Amino acid sequence: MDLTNSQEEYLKTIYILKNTKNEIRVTEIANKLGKTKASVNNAINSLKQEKLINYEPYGQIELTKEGESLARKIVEANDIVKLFLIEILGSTDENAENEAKAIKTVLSDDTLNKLARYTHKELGLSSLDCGYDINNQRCIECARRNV
Amino acid sequence: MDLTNSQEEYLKTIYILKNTKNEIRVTEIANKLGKTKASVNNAINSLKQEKLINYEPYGQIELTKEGESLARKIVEANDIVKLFLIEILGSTDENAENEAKAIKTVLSDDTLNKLARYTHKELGLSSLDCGYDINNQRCIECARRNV
DNA sequence: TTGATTTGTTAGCTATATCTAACATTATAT
DNA sequence: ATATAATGTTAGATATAGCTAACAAATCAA
Repeated sequence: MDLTNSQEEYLKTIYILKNTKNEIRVTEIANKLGKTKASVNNAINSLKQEKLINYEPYGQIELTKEGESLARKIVEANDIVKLFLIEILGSTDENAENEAKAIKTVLSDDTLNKLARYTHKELGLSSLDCGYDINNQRCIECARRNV
Repeated sequence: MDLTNSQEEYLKTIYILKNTKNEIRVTEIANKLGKTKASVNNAINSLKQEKLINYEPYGQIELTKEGESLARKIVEANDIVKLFLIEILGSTDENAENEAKAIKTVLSDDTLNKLARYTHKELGLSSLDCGYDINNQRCIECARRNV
């Protein structure tokens, strides 16, 4: 049961907002993604059906354990691609942000790991391999640089 | 009037088949893409509406000038990404083929050019810049390597 | 040359993902 | 405490992209 790009986008946004605010609103998600509240409502109901979030009408949006771990993975995939686009190719932040979002959804775990390790190596963040693994934990260096 | 991913995929396939066979059949496209003939029929009608191909029921599929140039651009974008995945990241051919297809549709021209130049430089195909431009012509080195 | 096979088309269905408009609920301010 | 504003939901529409099943046209073989 793979998520659609759209579902990934919503899940990622929920995860990111959760890390800044204690309360997430449908309207906020809608504004952030440039969608209508109705669309967000559809989306969160589909995520609920996948058991990635808990939600009752007019209630709080909460990530389930599974939802949280999947969201983190999505965010990190995003970060890997962004790191490459900015630091290796020299893209602008804004451009990288937009493209990373789209790119990361189509990459396999294997390619993401390869890309992470390549980028880290090129940037001298480790001699050969930073040990990054998309299914495991975020690389310390990436976290420090916040990319 | 940007093409959808689906339309790009069909256009690319038509372009590639055109370069191997003189006659393209709906069934052939369907087999190649793993879609039904009905779906292909829909798709070619939408490409016709965009004036990217000429087609009359039961007739020959022909790329228009615009369709041909757009298709070439799509194929080349594919090649750039594939070159990077195979030669820089060390992906397998099969994996690269699948991922490149998906990735290239989401990259901007600017990023594609940056990626092409970076990859070429890394591979020593030119000292700094091979002059590749997605809107212009295929790089000679890429053509030679057939990637 | 006509019957069978292949190829192509059409109609109608499904699912996703969006929207608008109308309505319902909750929160806020006075 | 209640009117207003903000927020959330629902219903119904649209568009894309796929499917199956039935049909039509073209090709091929005997």
